[in-house]
Amino acid sequence: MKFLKENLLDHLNRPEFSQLRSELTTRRFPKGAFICQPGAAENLVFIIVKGRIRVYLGYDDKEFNLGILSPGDLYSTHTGTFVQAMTGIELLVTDVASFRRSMASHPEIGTAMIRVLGDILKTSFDIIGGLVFKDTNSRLVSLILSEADKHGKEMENGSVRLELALSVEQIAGLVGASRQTVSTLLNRLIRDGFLERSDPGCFLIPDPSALKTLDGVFLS
Amino acid sequence: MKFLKENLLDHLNRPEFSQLRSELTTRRFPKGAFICQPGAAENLVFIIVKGRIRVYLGYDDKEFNLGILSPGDLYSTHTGTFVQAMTGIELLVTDVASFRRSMASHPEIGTAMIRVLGDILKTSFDIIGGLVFKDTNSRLVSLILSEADKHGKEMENGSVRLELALSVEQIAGLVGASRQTVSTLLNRLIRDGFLERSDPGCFLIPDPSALKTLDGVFLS
DNA sequence: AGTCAAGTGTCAGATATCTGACAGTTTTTT
DNA sequence: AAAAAACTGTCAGATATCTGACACTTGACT
Repeated sequence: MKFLKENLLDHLNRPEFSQLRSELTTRRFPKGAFICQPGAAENLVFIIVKGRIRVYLGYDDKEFNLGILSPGDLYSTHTGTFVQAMTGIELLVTDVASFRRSMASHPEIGTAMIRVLGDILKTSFDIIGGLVFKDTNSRLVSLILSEADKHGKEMENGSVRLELALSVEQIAGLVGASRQTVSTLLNRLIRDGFLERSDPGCFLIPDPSALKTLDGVFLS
Repeated sequence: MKFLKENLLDHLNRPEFSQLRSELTTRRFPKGAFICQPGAAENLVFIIVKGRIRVYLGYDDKEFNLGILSPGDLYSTHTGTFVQAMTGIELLVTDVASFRRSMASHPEIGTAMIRVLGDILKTSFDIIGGLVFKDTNSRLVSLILSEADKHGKEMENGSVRLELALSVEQIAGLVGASRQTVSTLLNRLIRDGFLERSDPGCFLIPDPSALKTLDGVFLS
């Protein structure tokens, strides 16, 4: 899931954020690198400029993905989560102290930050609701639908093409289930005609509204 | 779980918050009343002055409690959650617009709000971690330990007395399991000597450290 | 005293999901 | 081109938890 609805990078280019912009420094990480881990000493706020980042909880050797961050998303290092680069990435980074200073002179920054946190919070409530109320199949369908909504390309015949670029194992991490279960469910969806796999890592949804009927609706 | 570490009511009495204080109005609700529900029109921020409030997600006829708010806690109505008075309550209420106005003149308010949101977010990540990585028994033990930590009274012999004032059904709602399962697990804990039930709704933990060994540790 | 509602403990059967295993495929490395 | 690694599909057995049922206790109301 994407944590954020609006694109922060656009906002940053507005004149009122010039001071904050001057406090940001660019950092790059190679694929697989950890931007931060639980208990990290640094206390930073960052905005993704390029690449994709995975945010997840870890426990023993198990993992649960909270979401995938894309360019324009904002996040912070002291949330007790693992944050890992899925591709080579580029960030705009500032420490929390400077961030707070910018906030003092520009309250809009605080407002924006509150909105971002509120969004993330809502998303995490949705995740909790999904885990408690829905079974694995519904969660999987929900994930596919919400990703299709954001990154999917609609074809002329009404079907939607979705380049997830995630392995079955990563999808399993996102819905909180085992690789085997997700593999089985995914193939059942394909057998029943709700899904097609064009290239590996890329799905075709012939009829999104049909798929939607399989998804237990959560909170209205 | 309590959403907040520090007591906001104390902060409000400091002089720099006088303007915000003047914007707050007191509201009372009787036991069982809904302060808000998903999709509510009003967009309010409120601080609990008296009583206890339950925050939960609902789906069909199932419920999952996200937490119990106590005096000093802050919350907002547009989070997509049900917010219900568990006792007669008293709130300090303001609408989001005035709240934002106060923030413009007093950035500390924004900082406080961000801290609160961050706390709630961390809590909800903990909830997610618990749901994904732990079984019902560990979640139950976690709940008892964290409540004992906050509201428990330590006796002279080292045992801790905890007045939960929650029915088994409500506890089940907090850990995301059925009433029957929780009842069984609770009695197993009692049979094994980790817990005693003095009065109804009130537990005695003879040896908290022993109980702690049953709890899968999450994220350090 | 009697009825009622709410809370509780426990059982038995159904079920979703996990684990471990293994074979087949694709991709990457050497 | 060969070898290694990563990914995938599927099976079979184990297991945690849910659902529905029923009986028991307690306190409240009439």
